[in-house]
Amino acid sequence: MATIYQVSEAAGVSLATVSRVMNGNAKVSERTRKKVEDAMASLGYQPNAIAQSLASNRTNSVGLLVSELHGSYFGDLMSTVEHVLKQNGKHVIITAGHVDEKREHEAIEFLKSRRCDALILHAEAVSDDYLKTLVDSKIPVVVINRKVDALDENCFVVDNERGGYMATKAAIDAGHKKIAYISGPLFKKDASDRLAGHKRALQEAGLTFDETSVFEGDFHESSGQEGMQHLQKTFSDFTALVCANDEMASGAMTAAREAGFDIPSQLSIIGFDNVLFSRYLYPKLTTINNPIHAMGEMAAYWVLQHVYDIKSPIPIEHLFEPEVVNRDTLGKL
Amino acid sequence: MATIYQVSEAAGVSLATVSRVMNGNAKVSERTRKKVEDAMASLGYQPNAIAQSLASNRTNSVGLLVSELHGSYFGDLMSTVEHVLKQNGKHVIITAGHVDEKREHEAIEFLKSRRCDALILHAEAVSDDYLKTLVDSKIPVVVINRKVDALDENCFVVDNERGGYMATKAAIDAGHKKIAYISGPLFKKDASDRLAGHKRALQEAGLTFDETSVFEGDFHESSGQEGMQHLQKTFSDFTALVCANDEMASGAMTAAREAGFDIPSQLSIIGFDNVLFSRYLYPKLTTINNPIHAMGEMAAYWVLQHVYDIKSPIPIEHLFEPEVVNRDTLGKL
DNA sequence: CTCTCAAATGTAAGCGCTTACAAAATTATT
DNA sequence: AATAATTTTGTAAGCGCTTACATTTGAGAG
Repeated sequence: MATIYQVSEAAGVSLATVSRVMNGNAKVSERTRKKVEDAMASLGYQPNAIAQSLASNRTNSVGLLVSELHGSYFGDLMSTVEHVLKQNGKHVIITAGHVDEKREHEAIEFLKSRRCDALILHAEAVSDDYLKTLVDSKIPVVVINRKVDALDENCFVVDNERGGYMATKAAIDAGHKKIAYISGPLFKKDASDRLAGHKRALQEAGLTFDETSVFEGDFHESSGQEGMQHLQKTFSDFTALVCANDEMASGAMTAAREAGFDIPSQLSIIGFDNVLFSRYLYPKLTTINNPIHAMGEMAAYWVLQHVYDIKSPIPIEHLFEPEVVNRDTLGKL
Repeated sequence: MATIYQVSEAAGVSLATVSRVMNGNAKVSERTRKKVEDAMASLGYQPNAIAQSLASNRTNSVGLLVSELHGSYFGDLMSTVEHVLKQNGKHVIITAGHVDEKREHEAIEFLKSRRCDALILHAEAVSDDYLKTLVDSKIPVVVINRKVDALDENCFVVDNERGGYMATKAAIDAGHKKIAYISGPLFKKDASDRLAGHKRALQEAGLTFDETSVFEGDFHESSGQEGMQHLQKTFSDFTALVCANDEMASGAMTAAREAGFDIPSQLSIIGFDNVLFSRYLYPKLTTINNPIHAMGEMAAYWVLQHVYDIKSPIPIEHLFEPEVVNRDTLGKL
């Protein structure tokens, strides 16, 4: 593999000059630029990004931490972030934290050790304090889908409370009075916020909240099934079921069907997130759009602007609004 | 950020010694190891991976090229590869090629410029010749889901022809005689192989193949819908529909339902790939398992063995068998 | 107590690049 | 034509690490 030295020799110029034409920042005369470019082409020269990074203290790469490498939600996030950054000549290094404190921590340390210019984190398990330390250290950090006190400038979040409210409100507006709820793990902020929204909607409509109407799942499909089965026993006769995410809604739909309910005529179901497969479901799932795409985009723009001095084409905002996506699983009563 | 130099000073030893304890290969006395480790801990030292790579000519990272960062299929592949490699202390750098020759090429060059120790490629658009050149160059390369002549040792593929055969055979065994087919883009080897298998199954059963029974889609959901609509006109009255992937099968199901067909009593549908969401569909999709998980795992083990001298726990194989996954969309006639 | 020899540690030369600074070449000014 | 101002190019010192080789240390043998 050719090095810059060989190029400089072939072109009859110094190392510095070759470096200059590569980076295009300093001025080089047309004639020498041509010589150098020819030499590069004939040698098939490819700069060593590692050496560049070491010398320039700039890697042109942004670290992205997601919880999993699979799943619609993260697929969307990864795609979006990569798209925006790549358009601007930056690269993304992706790692997975698997919602485990130790592994998230390791993943972040890995990204730091690779000297990423910035970090975009969908960190769920790591502590607020750790994130604060991170932000206080040199490296620019952005947090997605998690609000950390005193880090508002670095967080991009959807209004989960509002989303939960909207989901339940939609059911109420459709005439439902007895509404069950399958929640995510309540130690997670987004899960508890969504539930809070649900309660607010009930209260506002003068409906009393019943503890037995809630099942705490784990955001996975199977806990949606479980939840549905459990709620039938403890809460029974509800006509609508709000789920804190689409996976659990899908599980609940399966369980409901097995229990003989027609959806939506006998049971309405509302999901949350609007992941890709929610419209593959039958009936197509009515859900709350979680603007993960917009958040990922915004996070990427933030990084471009703050780290690379590339002006964001849209104003940077930190709070995103959820939205009801009306499809076929919410029926009027 | 502390450097090795500061550690060596704090510990009162030379750079080389610090490096030795970091890498653990050369012998260091217990006493000095302790001193160095203490110094590292108190400084919060974190080795600079970039500098290590430059000096050692080893990055401990493997490049992974996928077509997209979203979607079940690639999610599965990324997760698997990362899992195996991370267990062995190696890291994965993921890029997307978007099934576009130029972008795939750029993505691969990026991985090379980052000096990955090896490349795992799900390359669809780039030419065979380019892949051969790549393999002939220094960098170890493995290709997933694509068979390149003379590169058998580097390819990990599923027997697509056989899979196509199995799908159609399953329909035939269930009594179907008039079978439609929605294909992927035929310039893609996997798509044409699957179609070839379909034809073989028909022939073997003494069924004649009719050109109008095939619709060439693009592997996306919408072309499944289109295909279904198109085939109703050109081929009509078929009782089974084989689709070259699950996305198109899902689209076809939607279109079929809109056209008033009950699945599977009036129309049987078979997919291909067995992606995660295929079991969320209603009815749950009968499909052909594409062992992407196994292939990704194998590719990762190949790299571990050939590049890092870590013995693979399972024998390296290159050809993977598809398998029928019986669920609810194939009905007996 | 000296001598060997192996084990532990140190020295210094890179890895391939960037970049401040110096030097040379070119252009403008008088 | 001589000098100044400006542009272009070269020189060399790092960036933070690894590693071949040289040196020191210490233990066991005589």
